[in-house]
Amino acid sequence: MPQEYVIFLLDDGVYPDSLNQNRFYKKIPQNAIFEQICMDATLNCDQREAVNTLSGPLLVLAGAGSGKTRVVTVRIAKLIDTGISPRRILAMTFTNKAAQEMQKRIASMISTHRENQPEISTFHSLCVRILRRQIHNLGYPNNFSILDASDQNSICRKVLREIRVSDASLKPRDLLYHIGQWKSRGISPKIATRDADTDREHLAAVAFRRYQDELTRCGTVDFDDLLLLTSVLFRDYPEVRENEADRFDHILVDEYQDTNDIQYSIVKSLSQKHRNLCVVGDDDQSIYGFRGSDVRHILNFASDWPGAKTIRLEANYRSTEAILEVSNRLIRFNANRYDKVLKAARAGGQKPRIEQFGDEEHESKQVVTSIRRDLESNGRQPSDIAILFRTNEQPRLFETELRKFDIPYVLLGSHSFYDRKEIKDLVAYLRVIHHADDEPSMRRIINNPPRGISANSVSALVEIATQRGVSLWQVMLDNEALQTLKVPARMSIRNFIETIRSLQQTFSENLELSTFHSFLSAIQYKKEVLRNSEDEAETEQRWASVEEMANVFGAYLGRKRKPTLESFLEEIALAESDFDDDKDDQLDRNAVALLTLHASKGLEFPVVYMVGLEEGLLPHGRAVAAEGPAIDEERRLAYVGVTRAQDELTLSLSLTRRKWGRVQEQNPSRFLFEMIGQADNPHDAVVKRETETTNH
DNA sequence: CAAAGCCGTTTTTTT
DNA sequence: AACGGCTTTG
Repeated sequence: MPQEYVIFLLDDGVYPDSLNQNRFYKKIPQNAIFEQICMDATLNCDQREAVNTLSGPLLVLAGAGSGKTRVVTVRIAKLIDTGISPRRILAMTFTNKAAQEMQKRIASMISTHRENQPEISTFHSLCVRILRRQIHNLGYPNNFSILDASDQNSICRKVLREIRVSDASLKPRDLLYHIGQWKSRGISPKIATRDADTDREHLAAVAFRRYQDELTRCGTVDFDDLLLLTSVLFRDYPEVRENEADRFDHILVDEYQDTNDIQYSIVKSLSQKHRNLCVVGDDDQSIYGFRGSDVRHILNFASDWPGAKTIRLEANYRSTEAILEVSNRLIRFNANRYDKVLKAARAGGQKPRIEQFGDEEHESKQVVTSIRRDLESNGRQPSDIAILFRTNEQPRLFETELRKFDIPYVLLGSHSFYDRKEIKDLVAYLRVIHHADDEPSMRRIINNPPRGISANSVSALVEIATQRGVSLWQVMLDNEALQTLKVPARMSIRNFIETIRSLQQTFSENLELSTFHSFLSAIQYKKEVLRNSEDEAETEQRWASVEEMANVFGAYLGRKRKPTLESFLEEIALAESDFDDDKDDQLDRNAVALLTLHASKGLEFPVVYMVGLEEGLLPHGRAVAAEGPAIDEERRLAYVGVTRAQDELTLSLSLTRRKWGRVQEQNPSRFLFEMIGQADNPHDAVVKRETETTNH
């Protein structure tokens, strides 16, 4: 067989020194060398086994910092090395970042023909691709648009208003949460209604039905639908399922502890035939329960897949022994888990510090002072340092403080770019241009900039639309329906329809950067920006967002061989394109990272500051109120945080904190006591009793 | 119909 | 403290 693939290693990892010295094994012909380099020299025996177990169901229980990413990528390389065609391999990740990272790493080990790459994608983008081809089976339009969080919220609000639910009994946010939970478990409105225990839940279930009808009416789907509809498609259309399943011989799921029921069923559908399913994850790092992830999937893997092999990676190459000791002690407080104890490959190390401050301002000042010390006298680079926090309100103070001393920083993970008003407006326009039935977007722009279509007129039309079960756009096109409005409003709507139509024309004719600019002038957006700004500085700032949007568009056009408005919007909705390129650049350009604990998963930093270790914040107040498993998840979150640190870890807390303008007393987090061994561990008690009895 | 001003709520985490 | 929705005013 001609060797199409070339393998070489440029991966930083835990190589023995001898290997590190000449680690640019460029384009070494494979086989023997591959064995030698990847198998013997650079992997420990557990890792080697995980890489070598190429067929059948396999569970890799990878502890924090155990070299999971390397195992995954080397395993894929190995599969290809044994002659499996790359395109027959599917690797699923949960974030786009992880997918890109994996792609990059594999590309650094193996060069394959660009038409013949392993498919590495998130669940969401995989499902979008399937749905674009197949969703007509379920009666949705193929050009469905994807709802973002704020659209979801406004639909929830509308639905609740319609069924006259007062805000006090069920808030849009709560409804959204319920819907998310239901959808991630594949529960339909009907079943939700039937199984509702409380009045509140019943109400939510009724609203759920309406919400879903509303989506169908607008020809849109939400994030959860992408997965849910795919699983429905697989269930009801076996030929579709087989078609998709037949595309792959090997499936790999990263971060398996984060799968929800739907993702689980999709994975199962795709791999039940060949059973070559490798899942990798760490039950101790399951932190997405709030969006339906269920640790039980990883805990039950062995019984789900008879004959499955389990491999534990318990050596930790990331953190020092001192840090790991604290981490291990903390996570042992959780009950339902695989009992694994990470062993430090790096002995000794500095003990984690705990620092307590009077208020959150002092906390931020001191942390930044300490960061300055790291930079000035301890020889650290800004990019060596991370500040981790629980909620997104926390970083503000740290930002101001860092800015004060001109320390470069990046605030990671917040989608702030797409939260800006200008961006939202422009995206809404583009969505309407692409798919005028997209009602949430339509409502956003219909009178923005003001063009004489009042809110009253809009709601009158929406009412008709709801009654008829068609979209707002359909009603706007209906002359008869327009008769209910006053003449000026009618005229304005006709003008607006013309504007949209001509824009649709413009965008369908040619898609280039200039299209975007003529679009901006067509809607006179500059004027709108001016109108909304108090002063020149604000205008400038707002217009900068608009220009950035143009850049994103331009970058997209440059990247795609066959650009379409549809795929551009899709990238935005799934945040697929790394619009954070800028941020990554900054990260490369050496900046302190500020990120939530959730966003920190999978990353590592030599120096970590974990801040706000207080009851009510970590564990979060809601979790404290809910008790039980919710607290366990918070503990895992804390565990994820401490295991990010390679060399130095500082845990800090503030004894008071301002919330909604009021100063509140705070207590140190229970996790702190657990970490330093000043809390009783029920699980230790069990172990102790057992040893006592055996002794007697 | 648009702008200004008042009121009440809000924040857990994300694809 | 800050933002969004609603009401009043121009």
